[in-house]
Amino acid sequence: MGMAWMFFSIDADGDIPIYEQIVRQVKLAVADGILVGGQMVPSVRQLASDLAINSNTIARAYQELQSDHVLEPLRGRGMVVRRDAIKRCTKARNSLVAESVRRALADALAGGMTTAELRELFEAELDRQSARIEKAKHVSGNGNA
Amino acid sequence: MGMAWMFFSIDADGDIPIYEQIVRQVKLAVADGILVGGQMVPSVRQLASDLAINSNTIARAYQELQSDHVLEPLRGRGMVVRRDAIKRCTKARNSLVAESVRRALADALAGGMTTAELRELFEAELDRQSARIEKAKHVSGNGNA
DNA sequence: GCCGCTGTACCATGACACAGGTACACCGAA
DNA sequence: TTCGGTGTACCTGTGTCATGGTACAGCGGC
Repeated sequence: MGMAWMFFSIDADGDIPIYEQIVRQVKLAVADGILVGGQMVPSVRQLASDLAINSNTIARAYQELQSDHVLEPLRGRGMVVRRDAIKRCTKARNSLVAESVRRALADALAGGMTTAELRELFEAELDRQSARIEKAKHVSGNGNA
Repeated sequence: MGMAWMFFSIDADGDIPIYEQIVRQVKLAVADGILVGGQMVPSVRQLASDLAINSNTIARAYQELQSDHVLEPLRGRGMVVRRDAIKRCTKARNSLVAESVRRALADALAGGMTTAELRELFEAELDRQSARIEKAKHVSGNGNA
C-alpha cells in the first residue's frame, strides 16, 4: 500500500530535476531519522505510481542513492537503507546547508548588505521556519504509536 | 580598453547559466554602488572578448537587465545604467538573499539540524566572509577617492 | 515448476535551455 | 557617404531531463 510516503513533495515545474529532488529528500529523511537503517524503501514502480512519475525517473534517483551508499539493493526484493547511511547523510546535509549558506552570504556581501541586515534576515526566517516545524510536530503527534 | 571589469568572475562549468551570472553580478554591483546610474557598461563584444564568451550570451544578459529596468539602450552607442536602478537592484538583492536563506534553512530543518548548529554555521561563515571583505577593502584602498 | 514481484539495462522520442555563429539595422565620426 | 562601432534577430548544434516502451535476471510464495 502507498500513502506511507506522502511526505515527499515533488515540484515538477521547479528548476531542480525530479530525480534530484528524490535523492535530496531521501537523504534528508535519513539524516533526520525518519528513514532508519534496514528499512525498506518503496519499489520503483510503487513510488512512481504514487507520485505520478515515470518509473525510470525513480530508478535514476535510486541508482544515485545506491552510488552514494545510502541505499542497498536486495536482489528481487527491493531496496533497503544501509545501516551506515545516517552518518553519510548527516555529513551530506551539513555540506549541502553549508554550501547554501556560503552562497547566500557571498551574494549578500557582494551586494553591499550589512552584517546587521543579514543577521536580522537570518533570525527572522529561522524563527518562522522553526515555529512551522514545531507546529507540524504538534499536529502529527505520534502517528505510529 | 578592457580590464576595468575584471571583477566579473564567470564559472562556465557551474550549474548557473553564464548569462545568469552576468545578470546577478551586474545587479549586485549596482546594489553595492560599484556601478552608478548613468554609467556606461562595456559593449557586448568587448565584454565577450574580455571574458572569452560568445557575444550572444552577453547580449542575452543585457536583454534581461533591460527587461528588469536596470540597463537602458542608447541606440548605436551602448548600454547605460538607469538612474533608478539602485532601488530595484537593492530590492532584487534582498529577495535573492532571502530566498537563498529560506532554502538553506528549509533543507537544514528538514534534515534534523538543530537551530544551535545552524546559528553556529551561519556565524562562522559570516565571520569568515566578512573578514575576507574587510581585507579586500583594505588592499584596494580608495581607488576612486 | 510457475507466476508475480523486484531492480536493471537498453533504445527512442519530445521538450527545453544554453551557447555559439551569422547576418541585419542603427548611430556617430571621419 | 563610408566605416567602425553598437544592439538585436534568426538559425543551429549540443546536452539534459522526463517520458514511454521493451526486455532481462533474480527472488519469494503459490
